[in-house]
Amino acid sequence: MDNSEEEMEEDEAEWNNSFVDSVPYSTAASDLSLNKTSGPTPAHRVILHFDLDCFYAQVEMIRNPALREVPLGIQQKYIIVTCNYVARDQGVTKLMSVTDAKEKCPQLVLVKGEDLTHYREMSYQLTELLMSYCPLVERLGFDENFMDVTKMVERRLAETTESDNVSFKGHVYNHLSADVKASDHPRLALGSHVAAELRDAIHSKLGLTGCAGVATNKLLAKLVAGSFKPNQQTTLLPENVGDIMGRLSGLRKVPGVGHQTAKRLQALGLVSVKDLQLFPLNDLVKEFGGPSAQRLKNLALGVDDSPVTPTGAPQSLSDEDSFKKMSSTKEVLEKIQELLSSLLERMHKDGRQPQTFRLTIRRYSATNKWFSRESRQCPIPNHVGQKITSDSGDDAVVQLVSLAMKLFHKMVDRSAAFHLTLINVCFSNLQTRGAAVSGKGSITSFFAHSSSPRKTQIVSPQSQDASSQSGTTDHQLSAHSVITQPAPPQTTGTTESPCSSGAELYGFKRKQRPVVAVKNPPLQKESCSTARSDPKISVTHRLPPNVDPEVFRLLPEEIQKELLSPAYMNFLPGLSTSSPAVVNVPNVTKHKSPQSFSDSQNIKDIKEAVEKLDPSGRPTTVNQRPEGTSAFLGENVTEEGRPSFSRSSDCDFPGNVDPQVFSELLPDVQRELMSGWKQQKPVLKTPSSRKPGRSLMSKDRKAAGKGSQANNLFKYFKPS
DNA sequence: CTGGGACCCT
DNA sequence: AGGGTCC
Repeated sequence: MDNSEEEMEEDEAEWNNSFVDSVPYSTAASDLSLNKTSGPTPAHRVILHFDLDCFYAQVEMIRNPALREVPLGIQQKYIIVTCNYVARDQGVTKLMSVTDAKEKCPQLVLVKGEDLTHYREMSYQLTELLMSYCPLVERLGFDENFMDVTKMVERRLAETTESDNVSFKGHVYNHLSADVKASDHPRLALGSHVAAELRDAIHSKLGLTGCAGVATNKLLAKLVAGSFKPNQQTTLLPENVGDIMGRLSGLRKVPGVGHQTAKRLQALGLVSVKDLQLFPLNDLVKEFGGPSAQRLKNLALGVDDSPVTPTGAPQSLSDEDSFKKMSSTKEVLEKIQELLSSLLERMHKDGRQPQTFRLTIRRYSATNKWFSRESRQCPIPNHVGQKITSDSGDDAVVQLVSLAMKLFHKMVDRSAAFHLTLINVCFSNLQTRGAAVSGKGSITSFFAHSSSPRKTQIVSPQSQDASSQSGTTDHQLSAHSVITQPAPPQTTGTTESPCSSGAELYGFKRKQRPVVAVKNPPLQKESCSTARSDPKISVTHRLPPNVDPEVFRLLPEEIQKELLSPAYMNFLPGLSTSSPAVVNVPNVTKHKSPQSFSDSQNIKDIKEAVEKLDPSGRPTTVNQRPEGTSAFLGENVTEEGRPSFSRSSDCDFPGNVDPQVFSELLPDVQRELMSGWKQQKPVLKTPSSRKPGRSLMSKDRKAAGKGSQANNLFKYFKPS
């Protein structure tokens, strides 16, 4: 239905637009004429693509400089996902199996890379760094960034006098860069300067090396970036577009053409890029439909008018693990709990409140249907969502595990054998706090922590709080003024260094509070009583109302005990009274397993609380009366001497900004927030206002209200 | 013995 | 919900 060709009307502009870049290689002169009122996409853009060298390996080498000297492989499960150049010299390649790699290079040193925390943090630091020069930064994975520096270049161009002798920095594709006259391509030449400066900044501030590509669109910038591999940059001139596309060894090399698409093309007899270039569009349309056909053809031609869309904060957070075999419900439950625990921690730091939860599995199938994943998702009950966001998520994990198991059983028959090879948990539909109920959306996530977000920012006087998404910005960075900033905290890696894992600190900082502090008296009527068919756990009838008995039964015994500990039970109306000392778990033992995630945060908190019991088994006062208790009495004071939240105060502030918290902020921070609120358009997050017309890899991310997105982003930038 | 994420389109 | 793409 929506396929109906003619929707004409408003698409007109976009249609025309998509031709701007399509005019094969229009000369600069003719392009200028389009400038008049023309749309968002300048006739000729200057696009940069940054691609870090063996990213994970670099991060590990920064964390442990000794690794620089040895062949290093980053291992996830049985795969070397990437390796340093020492290892590459010895024949190790990306995505090589550990077995093969060890064979090629017996001395290969392996570092596990399944926990992405450090990579993620460094990745966002990089994006932040780039954004401080120009807000138009789009991430592609953890180690690549596109950047539209057109405005910046135009500005420089205006300042450049004819007599200035601009030359290209780095390589120029298919040329000896000394030979090419920069004056023939002044913008690209200046772009190469910007790229060089940014690579330099990346190196000096983050200690990372990488490649850059300079071209007129994303596709070409990305392709050309790889021309000279480690730590170099290359510019592509329009006259060489045909060359670079034509030289690609196969269609698969075209970004945007994946395995499946390549196969379908091959079925049409197309194997080389040129094949596709020459293939009649009409025939292509028959196979792929209009938009896709045009897109593919354009890609083959090196034409790509897709804008650099600022990425902003992620739209979902997920965590997953794969394994050879999982076939019991108990294992599944434990794995889900493990995944959820760490995911919740991340979600909590993010500050936004997820509205949707999704569970994904991959089943083993002999007929190696490769991997098809199946998933089920559901809305997250509001009270659960709030627990994630507001202080300790505590039993949020319990309820989410319960939710997850329900979803699980929608896919996997309770009474049938199964064989899973992967489980993934995902939070999506992330809403800024306060939006949940009011549907309005606000900035409150900014409160989660921080207060010194800007620290790692570089730059000139009036930095750049990304407040100008319009792309019209540029002001910062008069030429080189920028990089002079007295080098900041972080180590550049030549030292044995601290590896500045502000990250870990970051995570734990706020975790001090006793377990159930905020838990609001669960008033839910749910069937807490529902008959107990399983006598296995005698205490079942005393379970918290929000704990699914069936799930509970499957929990590891010590976790069960923990859940029944006084700290928890005290908050269960009508349940707590009886013998307090109950289960008391004297020696829950420190960690029985050397630190699986499985007992992460909340559970850990419980353990800590339990461990505070003195040997006699008698609860200490600390344990006995978690500060949260006072909330029930209306007291409201925490150990920090700071009033605790009392939701309901929506007065002068957007969403659920707590006036108390607000009042404690530094004055300038307050001012900043206030001004941000004032500017708050109704804009925000229309979950789906997709424009049909756009052709290529359109992302169309809403550049959400000014400060909002930027604020959210801060969390992903190194706490430093 | 093919990782862990995140995105988009249908 | 599933499939595809990128890294």
